[in-house]
Amino acid sequence: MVGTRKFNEEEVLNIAIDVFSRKGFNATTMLDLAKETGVQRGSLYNAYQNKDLLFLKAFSHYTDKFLIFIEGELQNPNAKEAFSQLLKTVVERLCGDKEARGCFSTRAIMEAAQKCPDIHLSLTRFLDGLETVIKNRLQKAIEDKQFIGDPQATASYLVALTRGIAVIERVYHDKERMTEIYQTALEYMPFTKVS
Amino acid sequence: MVGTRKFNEEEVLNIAIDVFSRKGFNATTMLDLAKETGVQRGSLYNAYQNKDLLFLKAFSHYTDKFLIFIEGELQNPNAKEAFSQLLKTVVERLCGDKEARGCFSTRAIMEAAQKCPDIHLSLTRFLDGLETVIKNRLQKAIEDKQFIGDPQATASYLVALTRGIAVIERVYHDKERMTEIYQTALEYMPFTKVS
DNA sequence: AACAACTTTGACAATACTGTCAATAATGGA
DNA sequence: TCCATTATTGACAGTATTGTCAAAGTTGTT
Repeated sequence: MVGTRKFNEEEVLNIAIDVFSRKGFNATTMLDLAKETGVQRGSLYNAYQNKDLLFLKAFSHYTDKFLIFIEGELQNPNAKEAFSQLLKTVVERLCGDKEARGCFSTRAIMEAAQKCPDIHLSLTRFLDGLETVIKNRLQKAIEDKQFIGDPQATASYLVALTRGIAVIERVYHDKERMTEIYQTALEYMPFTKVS
Repeated sequence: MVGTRKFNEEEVLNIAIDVFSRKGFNATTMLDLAKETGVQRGSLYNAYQNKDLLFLKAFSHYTDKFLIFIEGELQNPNAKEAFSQLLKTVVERLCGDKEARGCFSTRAIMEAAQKCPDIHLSLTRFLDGLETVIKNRLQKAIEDKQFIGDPQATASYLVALTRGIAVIERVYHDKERMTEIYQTALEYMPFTKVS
């Protein structure tokens, strides 16, 4: 490379994710992103062409990390504990110290899924990925005789439920409520009792 | 009244609900609403002051009808069938003939909850109302010995789940997937077997 | 019929946002 | 060191959106 980029792309994308999470896709302007990242608007256009593409870059950056994170959280050999752990950290992430930060992907789905086919595809792929990670863990739980439901159906159900929790967060900002919701769901799921 | 309003408010609000559902709160402009309702932008400003207030009017119009609708759907004396019926019609409404119509309240929550305290309050009240209707039906189910879970926790869980289904709709537009999700949830819920 | 009260209408100003571009600056490689 | 290449910067034009307002229109009431 000859004229090399001055700004740190990793950093810019992380900030973009944060801004999109807080303000939502539509309400976030290129000027917002420029201000918060400290990178001139013109530079952002030069690097990413437009908001849609910048969003796509940020989103794939986010999902790559997120899916790995999810898989890590599900490592506990006890299936019920694994999912409990996962949901607990997800809730904690949603109700982090930063007041107004919501769920990046859920906001994006509600606002940007219709925007263009590329964004729609990214969002679909992400949910598919999430579902697969969950399904695989449920499959393993069945092999371990720790679960007796249908992995595919249950995975797609859990994906929906976590999206729902993200919506609830927007309204109540109440960690306890969100915790109660996922605990209720876990209680109802057909995990088998393990000594 | 002397200078009486020319447009039919009921009709305008219904169209507004439809436009907000399709485009989302932010992407809907006063011009959009003017075009689709056939009412001049100036008249809308005169009647509702601004977009936030117009939205509030439309939203309360929507929720009034929706909560009554929900209560009706839950009339079936068999609790599991009642909830099955409810979720079935909710899914059908989401996947109606109109291609791009999503869930009005869920879109609003993700986009407009932060906008102003009044909107936030309306959204909270709506979810509270929904939860109460569901909780009451579950309470009755317990009295009828058709259900053995906690009504409050289960109601708030079901509110979250339905929001989640609305999010899923945005991505997959797949009625079968949504049906499978709520059926899975119903299977897992502790309804007691009734002869 | 005349009036008061309200609505409708179209025009207007102000602002916000997007996307582009030319000039300038920076930098790795020859 | 010089050059080719890319990034940065600030300005610009174009469009979109909001909100306001005065003029005109409408209608129930007296």
